Amino acid sequence: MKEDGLIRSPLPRDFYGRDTVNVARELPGCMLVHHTQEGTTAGIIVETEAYLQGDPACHASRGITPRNSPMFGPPGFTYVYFTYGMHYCFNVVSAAEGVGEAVLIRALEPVLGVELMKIRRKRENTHELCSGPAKLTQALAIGKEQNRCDLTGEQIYICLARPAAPLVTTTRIGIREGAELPLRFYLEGSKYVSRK
DNA sequence: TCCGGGATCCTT
DNA sequence: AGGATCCCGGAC
Repeated sequence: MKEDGLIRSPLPRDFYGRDTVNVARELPGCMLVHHTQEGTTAGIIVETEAYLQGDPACHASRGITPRNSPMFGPPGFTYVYFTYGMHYCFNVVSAAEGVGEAVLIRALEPVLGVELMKIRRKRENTHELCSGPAKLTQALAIGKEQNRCDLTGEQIYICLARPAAPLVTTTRIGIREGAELPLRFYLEGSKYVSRK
């Protein structure tokens, strides 16, 4: 099966241990996969945002704390945080160890386990399953247990899926300071982004 | 548009 | 110890 072949090879740690903007620009088109007891859910990443050291919107901008410490760890690990009292957001740690940077995954195009996503999201419309950072964590059942996970492992990982495609670059969503920086990227023409 | 919801972190 | 803030989503 074509899709089985695609979900077998996690991106190597070297992919993540590079310039964060490059990582954020190359993740769209890749597939995020999460295996759970309930089943496998996966989707093509269609939207990302880069969070950089020295960037006031970055959780790590004021130094290391218990919450943001995964961002300072080795690249290729997850950083999942809880916000607004009810939502989880999923980030991948990028750049060299000791550099507090990450890429927020903001939207996916559902590919595998779509029926399971519908149950978890309590929504039938495919476009409402993963079109936002907290929607996709709900659809893939990503929570605090998925914080600090190694993305080169077997449970949760990202793999190549589609060839590079045109990207649109915009400012990031929902932030105040650093709002003018062009650090949001999405696949041109995708119907699954959080907003245009 | 508006507000729930709770952890986090800075300020006192 | 208190309160402002938070990379949101869903119901209005």
